[in-house]
Amino acid sequence: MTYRSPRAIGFAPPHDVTEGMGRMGRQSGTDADGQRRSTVTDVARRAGVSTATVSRVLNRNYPVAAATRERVEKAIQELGYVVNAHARALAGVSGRTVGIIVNDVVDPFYAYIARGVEREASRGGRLCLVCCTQGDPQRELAFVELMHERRADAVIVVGGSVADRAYTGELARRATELDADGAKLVLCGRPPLGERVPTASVEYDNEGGAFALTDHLLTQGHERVLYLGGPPGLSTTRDRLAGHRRALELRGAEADPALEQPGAFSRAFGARRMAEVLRQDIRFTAVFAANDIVAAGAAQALEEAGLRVPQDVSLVGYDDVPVAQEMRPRLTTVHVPLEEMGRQAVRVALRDEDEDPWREPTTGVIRLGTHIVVRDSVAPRGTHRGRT
Amino acid sequence: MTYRSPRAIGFAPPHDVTEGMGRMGRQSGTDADGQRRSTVTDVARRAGVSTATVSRVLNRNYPVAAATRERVEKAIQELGYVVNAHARALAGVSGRTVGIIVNDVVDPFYAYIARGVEREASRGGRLCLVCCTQGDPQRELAFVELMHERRADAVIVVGGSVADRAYTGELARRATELDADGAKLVLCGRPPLGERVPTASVEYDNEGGAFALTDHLLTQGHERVLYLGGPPGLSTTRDRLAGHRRALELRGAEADPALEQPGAFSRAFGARRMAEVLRQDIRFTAVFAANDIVAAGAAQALEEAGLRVPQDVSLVGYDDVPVAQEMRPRLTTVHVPLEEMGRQAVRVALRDEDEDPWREPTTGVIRLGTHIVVRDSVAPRGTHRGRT
DNA sequence: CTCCGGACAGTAAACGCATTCTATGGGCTG
DNA sequence: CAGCCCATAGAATGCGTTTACTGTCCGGAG
Repeated sequence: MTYRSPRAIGFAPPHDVTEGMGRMGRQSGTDADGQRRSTVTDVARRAGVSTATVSRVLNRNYPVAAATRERVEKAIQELGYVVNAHARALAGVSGRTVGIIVNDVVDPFYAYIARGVEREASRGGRLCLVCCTQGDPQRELAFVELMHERRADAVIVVGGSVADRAYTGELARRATELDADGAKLVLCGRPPLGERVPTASVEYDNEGGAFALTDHLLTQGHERVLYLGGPPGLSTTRDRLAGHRRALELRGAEADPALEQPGAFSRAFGARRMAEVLRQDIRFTAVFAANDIVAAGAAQALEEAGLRVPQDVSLVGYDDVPVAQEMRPRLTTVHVPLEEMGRQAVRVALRDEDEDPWREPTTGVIRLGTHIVVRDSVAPRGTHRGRT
Repeated sequence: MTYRSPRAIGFAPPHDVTEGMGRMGRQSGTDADGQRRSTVTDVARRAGVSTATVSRVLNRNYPVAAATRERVEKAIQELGYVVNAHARALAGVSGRTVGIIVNDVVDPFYAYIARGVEREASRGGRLCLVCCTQGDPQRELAFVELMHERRADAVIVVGGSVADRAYTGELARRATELDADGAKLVLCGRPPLGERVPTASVEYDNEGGAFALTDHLLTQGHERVLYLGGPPGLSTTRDRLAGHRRALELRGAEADPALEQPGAFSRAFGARRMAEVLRQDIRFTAVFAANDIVAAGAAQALEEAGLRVPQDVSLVGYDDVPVAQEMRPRLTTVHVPLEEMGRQAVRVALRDEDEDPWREPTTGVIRLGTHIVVRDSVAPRGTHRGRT
């Protein structure tokens, strides 16, 4: 038999469903009123063994005679004993927790990453702390701190960040403190904090994807493409916009400032701003939405304005979340391996402690590939009448 | 000055961003190599006070002279000290954690509820443990246990459940054990576990909503309505189907077994089964999708079959997640206050311990209202040609 | 001038579990 | 049959905080 094996979650040998033996038999402590939560000591007393032995049957990390084990397990059942993870953590065992901080769990971009994190975490027998910043960097900082207090094995911050000096410094400080405690701050889909700051990170190529997309549009004959959405100042927006511009420049297309309309990552923004732009005197034959959600909003506004996609206007998005496949026409976009990013984030953070402790401590940087996926929302320029 | 005030998360007085004072000065322990994580004792030593005093400035729950406080805070800064939540919890302070268990964070039904839970939790200064069962009751049970081990203040299980006897008993057992430890199991959108089992719960009216929806369809002249989707055996499916049948019966419409096509809650199922049904010889003039996601799938299949909604076939969904408003035509559905359910779930579980401890221990049951929201996906029977 | 109470600060005992040593049999080897 | 080693079980110690209890110092009332 092998000991010391932190198992994945689920399918634990199910407890005997000894139906309604409803908590009668309290006989542990010396307290007079209702039953107190029982401890290892109580279990030990009831089984007639020492606390050490109880601990050992609990953790299966040391041989215990079958007969003894059974007595202990019986006592555990009867007492309804549940180990105290805090005490266990305090005694030196990992808390088996990873934290993830996102803008909003409802947004599919974050939801898929969160799913990846959660799956990989529970595969390693860990639980997952999830927090939502609602876009507020102060909350993000506060959450990182709180997760550090709970001694999370890793804290994963997800999505683009603002380039504020004070904020960045503060986050770097926390990264360093986490590192000093053997934990890791993982940057998931956001730029590094600087050479000296000990972090791990999982990246994907925003600039490159955007370049490919705009290049695709250009190749189809579109010269004036409207860039729509994305919070200005956010690294994600900056990078995608950079790729877009580079493609434009490379093909010698003019860069009209009126064609850049950043704002937000929401469907509502996409619809509203698209409608506004349509009312103005801005010429374009294609729309590059900062992400698929914005694209969905734009598509709606386009449709309501009587414009057909792709016959009248071509449209592309970014991220390849489900809505991209569900739209009609199906959206051409850049596929980002969201769930895989989540998985890798916990892997890169944990591989030091789960594997041989001998290996060099890793400051991992994982870079995941993206690729453009061509669907039905782009048509060659020649076939449509363009937009005034 | 008031002491003892657990504050909401965010906007804590920002630490001085004393930029690059990068962890030089290690002088705490006696260990030779790199700095060790510092403890209250280290801080106390450095500030020249006792650990009790440090604890008091940390928790602001006892008067400390201003000068002393400053020295301590300085020491904390310099050491990069971060309190250990495990030790704190062990010493008797609440772990300030709530757990939520869902099928899948990506599904908007769960995502919105999770968002509500997270928001309400962090409003109370708590962090949120999130787990995904992927539909497996065994994993759910395992997660409840794990959260209990971590001494979560509340464990919220979300969504319909199967009526398996062993599973139910096991869950009841855990609910009882949680209760004995002063925590609460919260049933969110699922039927109670029985009179004797100490749980809190947040419900909404599946049966009633479904009744209203089918009644609406019937009123519009539809007599043969296809019920599509929802895992058979799941309480949610059972209840919605029950409401549907009751309306049918009340209006004297015939209940054709062929018109009931349960299966899953996914878009893919909706599309596939809809397409299959269209190929068969089943007459119907309206479709009642078990939820909005299934409705979206069905809409797609309908469109691909050349059938228009609502001219040829009427369609309704359930839950009122965003896709319902985004579909064209906009989907008539039942609005369920998902996010509010999440908020209420943590409230009902926590109101005992956050408010006056005098009040009667509550076994709360909260019932939230739902209402049908009529949009554009249903038309009176007369206007369309029906379906063979 | 003495005594008392208030404002602070320190001491030490939990909190519940893991783990390191140490002790005790019993089976085996030689 | 003596001496050993292995399999097990117990005793004791430490993990980092909080929190009763105890002081101690000081100013003002009597």
